[in-house]
Amino acid sequence: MPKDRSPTRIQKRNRANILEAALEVFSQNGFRGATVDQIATAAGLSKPNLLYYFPSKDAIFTALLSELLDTWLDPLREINPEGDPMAEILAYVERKLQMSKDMPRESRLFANEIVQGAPRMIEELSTDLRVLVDATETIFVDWMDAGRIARVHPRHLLFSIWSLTQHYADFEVQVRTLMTPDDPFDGASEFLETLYRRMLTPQS
Amino acid sequence: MPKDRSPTRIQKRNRANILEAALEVFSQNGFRGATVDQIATAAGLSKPNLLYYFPSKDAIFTALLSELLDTWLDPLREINPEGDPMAEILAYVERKLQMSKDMPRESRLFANEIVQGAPRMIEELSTDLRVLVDATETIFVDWMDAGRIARVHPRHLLFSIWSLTQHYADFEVQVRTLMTPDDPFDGASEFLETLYRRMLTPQS
DNA sequence: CAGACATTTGACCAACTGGTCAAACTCACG
DNA sequence: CGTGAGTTTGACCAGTTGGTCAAATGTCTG
Repeated sequence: MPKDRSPTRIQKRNRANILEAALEVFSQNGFRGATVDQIATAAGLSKPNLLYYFPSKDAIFTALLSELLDTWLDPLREINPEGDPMAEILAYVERKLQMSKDMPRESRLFANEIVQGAPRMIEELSTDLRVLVDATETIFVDWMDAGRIARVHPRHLLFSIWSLTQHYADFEVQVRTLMTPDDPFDGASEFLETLYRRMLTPQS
Repeated sequence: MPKDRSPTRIQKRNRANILEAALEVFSQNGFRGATVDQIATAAGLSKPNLLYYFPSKDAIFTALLSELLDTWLDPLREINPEGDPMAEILAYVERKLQMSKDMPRESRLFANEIVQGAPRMIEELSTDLRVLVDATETIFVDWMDAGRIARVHPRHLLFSIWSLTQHYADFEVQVRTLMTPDDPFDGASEFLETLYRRMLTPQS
């Protein structure tokens, strides 16, 4: 393992290559389905060489997860409590949907992990994510109290956005197989906008 | 492997035990994460004994999938084109939600498989399921043409129901972690009813 | 209860996998 | 250009895993 001084040029390049390769391999095969050799080959390294940069398969996976989690949750942090409620929510939905389109591997990586009980993520889920979700729920409730969006269960509202947007990345094979033409995202944006507009428009 | 005459009492019992054990193990660890030994132990058999009933790990998995797929799609077949549109759709949503609650292992089994590209299911997806989905879409479109529910993209409507209901089973760990109290299904039924009622009530 | 057939098992194997290690090689820098 | 640190590699190892096989045991039927 490299010393923990400032990383050399080679260290930076290889570390980046490894994480990129790991994302590709882990997201396609899950943790147990992925082999260190696969990742090494995908990163253009030999197995022992890879293990010179990360002490174990587990360490690669953990590093990858924690590196991605922040990015993954960014759209949630961008919700502005001062903005127009409907616009803010629709923009959040759009950001999440775009993320599914642009980063399907990241989405599937998390999906894989969570479906199997998230043994390596429970920690973050119940701390970092928890705080973010609580804050978002407060924002939603304030908007509902002010009568600016219709009243629904705020936490299920958030779950529904995650569910509906990530579905297009996580279950892409299924969606694509059943869509004609087979673009999974064709019409998704309009559909979701309609859905949330109708659900959340305050009743007169 | 047993001869293919009419199965004996022991064959019936063991085959059932194996499939039950396989559901438990595969849904928790995915195909590659599950070992034949785990399944055998969970079924109360030795490994060679298990392999006397199924020729390979792959065969167990395939048998399990095809046995479950029919059950899994039953709720879809129960949609009645002659019934009241809103009631039919809400009832379908309720059935699917109940299924997530009662059969989370089955849900996760399929989720696992599809997230990883459904290498062992593409066949069924693009034939059996395809037909069912096309038929359902026709029903939805007829209802929309008759002005009995609001117009939305019918296929995305169906995807949304799958996504929202199965989310509670597939991502149970996440949902549970973020719910207080930690019953993932608490309030889900009411939320989904509200959602689909508001989205699909015809606009005056 | 004898024989035929069904079921179960222990021992075994080859392939794979995560990980180690000492030796060899490469690079940056004085 | 030499030297020490950083990097890479082939050989290797122990544990796991899917699967085989012949022999032993159990079960059913005439």
